[in-house]
Amino acid sequence: MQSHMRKGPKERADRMQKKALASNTKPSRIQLRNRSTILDAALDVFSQHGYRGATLDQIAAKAGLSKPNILYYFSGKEEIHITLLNTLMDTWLDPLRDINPGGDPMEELLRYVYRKLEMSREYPRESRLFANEILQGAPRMGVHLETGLKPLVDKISAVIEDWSAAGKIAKIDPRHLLFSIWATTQHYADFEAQIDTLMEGAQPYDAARHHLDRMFRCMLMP
Amino acid sequence: MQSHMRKGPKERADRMQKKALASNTKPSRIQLRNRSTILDAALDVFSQHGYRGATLDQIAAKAGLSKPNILYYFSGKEEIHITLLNTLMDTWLDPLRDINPGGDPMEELLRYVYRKLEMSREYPRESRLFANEILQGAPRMGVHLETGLKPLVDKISAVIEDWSAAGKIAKIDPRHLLFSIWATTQHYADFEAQIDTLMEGAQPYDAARHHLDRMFRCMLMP
DNA sequence: TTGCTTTTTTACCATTTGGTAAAGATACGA
DNA sequence: TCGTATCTTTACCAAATGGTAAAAAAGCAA
Repeated sequence: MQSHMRKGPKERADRMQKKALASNTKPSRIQLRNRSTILDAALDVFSQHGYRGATLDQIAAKAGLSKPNILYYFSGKEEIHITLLNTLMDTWLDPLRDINPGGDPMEELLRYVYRKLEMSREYPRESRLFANEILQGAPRMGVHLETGLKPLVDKISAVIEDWSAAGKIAKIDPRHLLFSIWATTQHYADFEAQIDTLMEGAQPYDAARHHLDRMFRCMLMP
Repeated sequence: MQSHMRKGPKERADRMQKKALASNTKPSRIQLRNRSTILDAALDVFSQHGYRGATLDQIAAKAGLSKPNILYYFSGKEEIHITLLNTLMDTWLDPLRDINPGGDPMEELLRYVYRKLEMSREYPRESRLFANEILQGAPRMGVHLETGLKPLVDKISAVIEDWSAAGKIAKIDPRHLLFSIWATTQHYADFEAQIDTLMEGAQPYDAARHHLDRMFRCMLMP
């Protein structure tokens, strides 16, 4: 065995050193365009097959680029996946961040439900990407859960607890409330195949919005 | 190319004809034991990595058998997966089947919620197996959804609608109610990695049961 | 146009993976 | 205990997969 070394801390430095990709210069228009093309194709493939089920060939085909060309822009399959998670995590958590502790509790929480449902409709691929990753034990997302999601959830949980204690909404476990909101809204993206079958193709989102509004309004009523 | 034929309707007949495996004789004790060992190992692997991410080597290792030995009992990776789905689907739908149209509506539905939650705790692998499969578009489950799940859901939906119309529970879209029950209960199995992080390892099921009871009881109250 | 850098392609490679052939080992009824 | 049928192992294969080297092509500033 010499010079191959598939395992181990694949030396990213030497790969990039002669190319301008990782340097401090501004990325060219071509770089910007191709990187985003690749990420979009990768989102398609990863969200459908999960990390291990996705292949670089599929991503390359969907992006309309050759596989080595993909690897010119990203150091490997894993870097593409991690870049996706990093890029999308912020957007994904925006609705949670936007809950206003000073606003009307019922309004804030129902608005959160709406926005989460809307994101399932608008960004089903993102929803499935995260669902796949968490289903499989979140092996490449530990950091995001620990340092991204958890502090935010702790903060919002405290806010909800205060609302609850002040009698502005019903007494409720804030974390399980969040779990229920996530589960019910993301279900429409993650389990779309099942819903399509059971609803015979009828659009579920209008009825879903009505249903979830009733459900959470009812359970939050003080 | 001769005699290999990886694609195409892999002639199962000639593979099995000289072996007693597919015949009408009763399976031996060894067969019974090994098939079930393999299926259990496969459930582990498929539920964690999804169909494409799972490998026969992983399954073989977990089962403590050699790969060719696995292929002595099953004609291929796909047959293992399909056998799993077939075997588990019935158990999975039992709670839904057991809803009694003649029983007390609130009691029947809350009991259904409990049982689904209990199944998430007792059979998280099964939950994740189905979640993986549906997430990826249910490519090997079309039959189950169309001919197994859908008729049952149609039937129970009619029952719930009757209850609703008779004023015994609140007016509600029965299908979206089912979606919410599935989503919230299975969430505790499918997103366990996330829940573990957010709850710092505390057992979520007792609080979950209380939470879901409140939530569905409230929304079903006429 | 020239010369340099960035981008893309062609031709590969090693490993992994699903699967097979056939010999060897084991169980089990007569 | 013997012989047959069942079960398991060893030794492979072809395709797929992640990834690389290096030459060719395309951009682009001067």
